[in-house]
Amino acid sequence: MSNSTPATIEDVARIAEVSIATVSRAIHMPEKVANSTRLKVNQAIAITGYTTNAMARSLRLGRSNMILVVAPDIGDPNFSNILVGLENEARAHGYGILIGHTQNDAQRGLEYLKFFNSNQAAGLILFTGILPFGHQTMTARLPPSVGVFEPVFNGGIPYVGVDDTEGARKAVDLLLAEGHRKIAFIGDSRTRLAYTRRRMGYDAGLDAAGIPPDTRIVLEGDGTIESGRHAVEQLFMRDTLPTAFMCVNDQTAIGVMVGLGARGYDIPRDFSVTGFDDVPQAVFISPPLTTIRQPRTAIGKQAMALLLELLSDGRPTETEILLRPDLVVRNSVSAPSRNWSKR
Amino acid sequence: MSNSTPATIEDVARIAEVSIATVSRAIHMPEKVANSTRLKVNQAIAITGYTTNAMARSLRLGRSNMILVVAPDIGDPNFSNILVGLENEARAHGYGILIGHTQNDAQRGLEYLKFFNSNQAAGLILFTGILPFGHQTMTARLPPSVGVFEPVFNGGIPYVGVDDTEGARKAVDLLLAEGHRKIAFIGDSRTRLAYTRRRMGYDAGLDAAGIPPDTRIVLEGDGTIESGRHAVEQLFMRDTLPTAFMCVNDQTAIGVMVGLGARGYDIPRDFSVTGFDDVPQAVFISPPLTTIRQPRTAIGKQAMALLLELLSDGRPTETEILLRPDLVVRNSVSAPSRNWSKR
DNA sequence: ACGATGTATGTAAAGGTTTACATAAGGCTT
DNA sequence: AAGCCTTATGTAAACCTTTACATACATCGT
Repeated sequence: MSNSTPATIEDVARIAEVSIATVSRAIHMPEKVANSTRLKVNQAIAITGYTTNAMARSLRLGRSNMILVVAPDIGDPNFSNILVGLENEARAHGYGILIGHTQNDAQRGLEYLKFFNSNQAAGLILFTGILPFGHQTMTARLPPSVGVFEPVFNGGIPYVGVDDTEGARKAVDLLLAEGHRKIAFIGDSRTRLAYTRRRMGYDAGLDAAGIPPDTRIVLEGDGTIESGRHAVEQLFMRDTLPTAFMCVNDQTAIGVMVGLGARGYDIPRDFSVTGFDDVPQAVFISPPLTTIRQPRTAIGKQAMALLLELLSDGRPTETEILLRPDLVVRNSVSAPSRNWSKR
Repeated sequence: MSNSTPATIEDVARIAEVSIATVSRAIHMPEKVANSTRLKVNQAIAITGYTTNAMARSLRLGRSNMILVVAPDIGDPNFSNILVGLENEARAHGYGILIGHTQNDAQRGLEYLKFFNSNQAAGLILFTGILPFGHQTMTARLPPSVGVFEPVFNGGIPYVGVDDTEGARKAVDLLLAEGHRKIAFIGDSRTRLAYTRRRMGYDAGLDAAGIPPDTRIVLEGDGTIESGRHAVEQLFMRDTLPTAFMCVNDQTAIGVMVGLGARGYDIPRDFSVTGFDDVPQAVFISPPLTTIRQPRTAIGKQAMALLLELLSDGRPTETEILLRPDLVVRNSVSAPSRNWSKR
């Protein structure tokens, strides 16, 4: 039963009194084998506890059953929930998942290429908006890949995410509905497509409400807590103050709230704030943050499903799968206060 | 350079004008090969862009360069930071990491065993206090394994974590120093060794302060937010109320704070609360939670280092590596209020 | 100068699969 | 009943390494 060395296909063949080819076929192309023999083989498998050696199989097939997942930072709160979606879907199809993180270091990204050269991984899930490999290799034969959250620059790589423009639009529409007219946009960036799109949603919302754009209250930022805090400082040094802060993501929103809090303001009484992502912390900070939810587990599942499809079909069916972002209303938004709206 | 099919050891051998055996030796046992030939081989490798096929290598060697990391829940906030420690250390030694999550489902844990049968993984990092495999297989030859956070039941498996008893002691000592005498312990459990040890620290602290144990304010719990909230409800139905809640982990503490908040109490004015773990949320909830920090990245690094050692030496050098838990003081603890200390 | 020792390389087997091709047997058509 | 097609199985090569063993040559001690 549980011998010292794992059973091989030959052990199964001997017990089932067939050839190893038949065993292989009974496992992977059951319809090609007679019922009676299939039965014998299955029994022999049960007796020996045989599992096919994935190494030998991958070697022979020239492809493995592993998917590499590369993120800039595994510690990112957005990461883990995606992972469960990815893992569930992968395992359901007999795939395992391998993880790597680049820390935005191109050299480091390059190291992960070896997983493909050596057939250790069959496909790639990318969390970053850029290819983590150097430029020369970029032109080389890339593994089947799918992006998550953001389209991948220079792509040709399909991606699964949320409709960023629509999500941003929901946030700005909420603020408008509350009566805000001076709405800052914090975290503008042309280097991240997702952020660019959120900005587009913001612009569109303002436009639809007939509010002329005011670039004085549109501030750049890289999506960190610090960038949010910094933006608040900058804004207070200018002549125009908004009544609401629409932030490109939750981290930025947290930074804004910290900055505002440090100046003694109350949210949402004095200022309204919205985020984007719905990170796990969003519900715990005070006040709880009104934000746009990324359906993370679903995104992970879809991304993996798309990749697996790519692996079997070769051609991607879709180049972009956009899930619907939901507005989650908590407590960081209210109508503009009289005082501040006067400014 | 970047041909359609990746270079094999034979390509390298042909170009370097040596045999494939020499190429293999030049790579893996450089000292066994003459300087001149080593040079030729290295050049040939550079020309072809050869990387050794990990599948073939693993097949031949009977072991892979992958480490399987199994956690009950990948979404767990404690998980991700550990992962970066694990991954960094693994990659530095040429290992990759594979992840799986069991969702506390034994059947599911069992599925991961196949990674070892088929030599897809060389070692195992376990996040759960129990072996995720069924009992019969438990006796079977297990892969080299290391536990994280908690000792593994029925183990013989070394583990890396924090000194739970000492950490708990620090928490209870802080509460005692603030003047608390009626300190509840929330989340007692005999099924999780880490929790049992935290309880021991609590007992020891009380004992050292000359306070007789009061089991009426020691409540069971499974470490979830809900269990914390539930404990509060139970406590209010009894005749004895504590002035402080020492919780077995941060989730429980959050639950307690929610429960107390729902009843209109203010923390830390009316009650003090401590947690354990220092999850990412702990700093964002209000009031920010005083808790015991797990040095997660360091734990991950150590655990992987220990496992790799195990893989090469065969024998574990240590059966238990305990890192020092630090008290991180935030804002959920103060002296007991006059009102409540009277009770 | 000869055998012994050591060093550098090559030859070939083994690791466990999958699958193209060959073979055998049974059923069908005429 | 002969030939043909289909279905079920077997044989053997290939995937790419690593390494035990064999070989060739140089060096050393006597």
